[in-house]
Amino acid sequence: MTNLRRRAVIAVDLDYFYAQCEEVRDPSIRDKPVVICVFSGRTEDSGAVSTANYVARELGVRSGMPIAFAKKILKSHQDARFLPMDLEYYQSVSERIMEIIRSKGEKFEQASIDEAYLEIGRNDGDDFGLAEDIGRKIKEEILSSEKMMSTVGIGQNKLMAKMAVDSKKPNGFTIIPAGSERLFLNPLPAGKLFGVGPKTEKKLNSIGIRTVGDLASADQKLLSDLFGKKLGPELHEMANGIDESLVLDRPAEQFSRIVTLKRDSEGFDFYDVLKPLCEDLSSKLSYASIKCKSIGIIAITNELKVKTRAKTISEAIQSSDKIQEIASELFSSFFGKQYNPDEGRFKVRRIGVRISDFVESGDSKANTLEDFL
DNA sequence: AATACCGGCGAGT
DNA sequence: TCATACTCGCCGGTATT
Repeated sequence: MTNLRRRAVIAVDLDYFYAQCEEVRDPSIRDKPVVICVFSGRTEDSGAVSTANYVARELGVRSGMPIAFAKKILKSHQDARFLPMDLEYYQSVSERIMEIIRSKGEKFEQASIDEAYLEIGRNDGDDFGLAEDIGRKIKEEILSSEKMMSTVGIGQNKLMAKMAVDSKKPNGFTIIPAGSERLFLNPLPAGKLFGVGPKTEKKLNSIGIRTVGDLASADQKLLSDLFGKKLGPELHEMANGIDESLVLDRPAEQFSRIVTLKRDSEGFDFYDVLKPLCEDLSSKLSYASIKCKSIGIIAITNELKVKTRAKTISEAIQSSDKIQEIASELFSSFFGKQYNPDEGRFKVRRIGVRISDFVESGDSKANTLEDFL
């Protein structure tokens, strides 16, 4: 019954990643406001801000903000740069940096394009000494080989490592010593706890919980009643710095592609719009040597409500044409039914395709045999 | 009764 | 202000076995 796992977890976060990639590519923009934009193509400036460097953030630019608003804020800054998101480039930078991190330990997990965890074994009494050395090495190597600033956080689990990262960025290096979790967490507003977003925070506030400390000592039955049998207990554990989740690098379980339409539509010829989305998804499948058994569509209405429909098939597929055929069917019945009294009538602003339920495919002998039988 | 699937929602980058 | 493009996880409801 040695349930006491002594571990040190290092979290690495690449600072303002997309914008920093652009700074590395063109160092002359380093001290200018840099805003990474996803242009939707509806009008000149329609779309949203993906991320921005700290020069722009200090002037008030935030991710998720409409591009037009960011431009208004930076009106008096003629040197500001509004650059279109170049995900392929960021992806290639990310892959090289992830290799640096992965090579420094045995248990590695990539959490997003710019975040990763590394687990380091720890002896009793050893206060993250080894983890600290490795964390510093990672930071140095990312800086020397990619000229990129990063933030490192260390704690006894993924949650605490993440909270350490969030406590000081950019260019941070924070350790939360084992045993001092509550001290660190208690004074924070509940919404700062990883996983507690605006909705959950509002609900917590409504029952008098404002800080993580309040949450840590809240009535557990009340939490379960309000948040369910999973999130309720989990909130209480997290507030106490407890997180047993493993550092584990798993393959993706779904892919999706989505675009904004030129104008809101009630029904349209979706063939042309769907085609490139399905082609992208198909090539991702092919690259990973997998097929999918579930195909879904996503529609975002003019009121920004998300609607989804999905279909599971018995025969796994990979080709763009087959994905597109099923997605088209789903859209047809979706538009066919959108006038029923339940749903009401709405227009669609963005549409997308999603695939999941992956199975191995391709060159294994087992597959050849299965095909034969 | 257990499991699978579906669609909505919340959170994060 | 006028609101992107992803990924993951949970919830409750319903269908399947």
